[in-house]
Amino acid sequence: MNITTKGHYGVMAMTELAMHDGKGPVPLKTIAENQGLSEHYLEQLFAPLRRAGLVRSVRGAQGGYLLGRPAREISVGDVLRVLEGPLAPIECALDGNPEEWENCTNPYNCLVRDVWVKLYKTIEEVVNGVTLEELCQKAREAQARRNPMFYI
Amino acid sequence: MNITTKGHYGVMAMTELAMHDGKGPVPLKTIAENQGLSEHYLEQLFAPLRRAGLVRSVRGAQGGYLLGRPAREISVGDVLRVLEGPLAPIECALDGNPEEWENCTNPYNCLVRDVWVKLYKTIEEVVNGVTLEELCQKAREAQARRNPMFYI
DNA sequence: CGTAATCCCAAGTGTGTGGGTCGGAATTAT
DNA sequence: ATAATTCCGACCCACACACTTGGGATTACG
Repeated sequence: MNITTKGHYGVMAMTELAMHDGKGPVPLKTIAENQGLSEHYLEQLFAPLRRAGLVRSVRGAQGGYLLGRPAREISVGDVLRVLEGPLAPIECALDGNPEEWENCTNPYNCLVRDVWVKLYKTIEEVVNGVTLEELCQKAREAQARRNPMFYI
Repeated sequence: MNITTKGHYGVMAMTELAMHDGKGPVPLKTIAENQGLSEHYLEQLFAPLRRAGLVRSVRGAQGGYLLGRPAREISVGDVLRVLEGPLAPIECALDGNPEEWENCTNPYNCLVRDVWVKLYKTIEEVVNGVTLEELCQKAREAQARRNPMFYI
């Protein structure tokens, strides 16, 4: 049940973007330096994020990335689904095209499947329930407390 | 966020064991045939399950495996933790020894970590909340309904 | 207009894991 | 003695992860 660095870094980077919302584009170099990540690797993550409309890009010098829509309208789940794919524990727990699984001849499978479906729904609830705006809010609170961790 | 075939097959096999609870040991061959799985692969899964005390083995002819404790006291989470390892989405969301992560200098990481911790707890709640007994119960209901899927 | 900063794109790479297979040794009921 | 089992360790191959490398296209700024 793990998420990979793609989803992890993706959410972190998106949070930093959200922190700069309304202040012009943020280059990946800045994010990479601030968070100790590889700039080139971040590029790979931002390609699908852009295609999904979660970010907008501005090319050329002084360019960078902007949120594609308000921070309150982007959830952690949105980012994860783009970078990690569907969050179902196993494929046959997905909603769509269950035809593929209709000829499933293993009764135990279909019995246990209900557990995965329940798990899937719960995971979705959690990650859809946290927005970038909320993460920003917490970040600012930490800053306000002059938390030394926050050198942002 | 996927579980692998280990956890999946493991829970299915354990459910079949639970269905035969009190009726003597069930050989892996039977489970493998009933569910269309590889007997050798199942062996690999039952080694750790036995070490964890979730099953007991009876060697030799007419041998097989038995539940290590009552079906009501074995949850899906128990099986998953043995076969999949900890169910935390990322390592630093685990409970124990957070010292390793104390020198985490990335503020965004620690912010986002809260989401993973929440996710971790929710996942645990779901999988710990389903016991083999409940799965058996549902299996028997399906049988009672003469569900053709159930040739068990 | 040149240059530097940036995004964009396509490959390559090394390590690990997933999902098994294979062959055989030890144990035991019949 | 034989057959049915568990037990054990090795092997294997394809694919995913977590990047790196090398460049091309675009644009602000001097």
